[in-house]
Amino acid sequence: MDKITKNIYRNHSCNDVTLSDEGQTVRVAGWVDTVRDHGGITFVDLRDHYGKVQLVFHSLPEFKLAKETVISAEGKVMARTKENINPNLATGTVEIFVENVQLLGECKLTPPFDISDSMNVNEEVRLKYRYLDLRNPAMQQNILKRIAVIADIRKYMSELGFNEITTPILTVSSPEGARDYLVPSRVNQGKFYALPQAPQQFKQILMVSGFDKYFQIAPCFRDEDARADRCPGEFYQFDMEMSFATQEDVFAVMEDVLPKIFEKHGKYKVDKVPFTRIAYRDAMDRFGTDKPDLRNPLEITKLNDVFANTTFNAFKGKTVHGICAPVKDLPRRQYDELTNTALELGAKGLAYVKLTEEGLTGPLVKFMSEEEIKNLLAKTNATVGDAIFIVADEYKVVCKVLSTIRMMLGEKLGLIEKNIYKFCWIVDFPMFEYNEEEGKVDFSHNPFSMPQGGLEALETKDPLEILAYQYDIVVNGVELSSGAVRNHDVNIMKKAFEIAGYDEEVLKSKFSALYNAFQYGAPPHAGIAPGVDRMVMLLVDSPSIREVVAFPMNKKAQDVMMGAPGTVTEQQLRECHIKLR
RNA sequence: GGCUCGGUAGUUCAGUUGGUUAGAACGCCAGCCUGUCACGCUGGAGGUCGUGGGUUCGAGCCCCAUCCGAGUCGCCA
Repeated sequence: MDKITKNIYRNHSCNDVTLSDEGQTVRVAGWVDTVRDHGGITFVDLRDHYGKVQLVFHSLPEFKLAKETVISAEGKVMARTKENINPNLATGTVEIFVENVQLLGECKLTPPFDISDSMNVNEEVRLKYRYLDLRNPAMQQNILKRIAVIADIRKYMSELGFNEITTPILTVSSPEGARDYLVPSRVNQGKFYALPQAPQQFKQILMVSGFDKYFQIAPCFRDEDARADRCPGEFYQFDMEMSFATQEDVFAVMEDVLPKIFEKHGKYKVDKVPFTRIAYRDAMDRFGTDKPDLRNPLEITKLNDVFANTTFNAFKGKTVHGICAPVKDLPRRQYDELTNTALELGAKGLAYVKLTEEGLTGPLVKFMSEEEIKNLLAKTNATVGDAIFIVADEYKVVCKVLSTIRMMLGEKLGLIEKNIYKFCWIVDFPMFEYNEEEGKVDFSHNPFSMPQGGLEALETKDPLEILAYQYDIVVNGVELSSGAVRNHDVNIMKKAFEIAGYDEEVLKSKFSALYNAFQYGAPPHAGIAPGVDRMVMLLVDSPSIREVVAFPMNKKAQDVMMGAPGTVTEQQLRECHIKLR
């Protein structure tokens, strides 16, 4: 029973007309979905948020029954004869013989596309007419899925004792991360608010205040370029933080809540709990990426040892990694496609050899000694029908290229396991990395993470060897979130900033709120913030994040329906002290 | 900003080696039809082939420039 208000417009939803209503007079309201005019009799499928029901008109109303017209219809519920039952309609056993019909909302213009076909239409048109696109029941299901997921996150987190606290939308620009969205201040001339990229500092300050367990379905704003799985402008995070907590405590919460959400709302099973853990460096070695899709069984093999004394110039002095895959009789053009991709991603080439009944074949073989061939086959466990794809370059390039080649091979060869969510934690991220451009050591992720080994590690170890309590959670190759045990100790912070070449003044000025707060007794705390939109995207198996967001912006961060961003009046500019050039 | 793909009717698309008046399906309009459910049948309207230039006797197709969209790299607590 759908919970609608019974009033002058309707007393039943379109989905809630059943055989038990037979003979009753009911009133329904909604959009004309389809019209089938047979002359003396006309059938109309009426659609509302809940479903569809067939109306039968023996005489047409005085207004035109055009598609997408909004009407209220009153009539007697009739059981359909056996041969007239529509098994494709939930209400297919009944129909309403219309006695009274009222025009509620004329559809004056012809919609630019069929509502039921909207998801196949050019996205530019869909976004401009988003109100029509969202009439599509499939789109409404996506949005409802999102609502249900968020409701359950709130439910499960509340059950675990987490409190949802909202944090400011107008805040201050932060030096780390993406570009900020800025909002000029009228009262404070020349000053700007920034929309938060994440409630990071606020949630940490809540821990300092003693709230112990915080979460929020938090809007985040970042002025960065879009991707299929990344909305430009704004998105939502399931943000959480907990005090007196270790990495293990955060993992335990996520391994409780996320499987429940994915099992209940997703299409597939969750692989296993606890989630697989992979150290960052291992992930890069084995998958070429820190967001590996574990549904793909292929792995990268390090081949430096094999080619240590190679005579092949392209391999000399380079990082050499390869992927062994059961290619069988993969067509030649597929190899070309892989090679082109490798070149596009910056590789000098994609070498490959194939193991046939006659032995190893391919252009590379003539550069290889008997021993190298033996070692290569042993290292990769190659069997007849396998090919080994090899990239030699700088480590970073090798990883980037082979991670893509790995996924392409997995898809081309049909190796990707279907119908499963494979989660993993990527752990032990390095605290620092060498910044080639600036020629110095810098933070590799963010300066808020606690270095493993604490102050002692910072004081005694090679900075590039220090790991952080920093982790990512990844599912099916999609990075849901980063998280960390935070650095709550000002002394360790100072040292970490010093190593990255910043003195205490930088720390004080850029992160003054945290810096000050931590002077007054801060608890150890840790957290994470999985992306809500990405989760829902995975749950409904959509290739685009825009299918699960009601009003997404386009690639250029424009809302073509509302016309945002738009111009403002001279007076508005004057009031916030802005002069346009 | 780079690279890749795309832009032809309201929508989704086809369009051969450059060659007569640019097609189809759906949608739309008009008419017919009392059991359809993607109703059916008959007829009709609808195009600056993204834009600008060039080559050519002739351009949707070839060349140059440019705009727009998507994907991706860069970017991305």
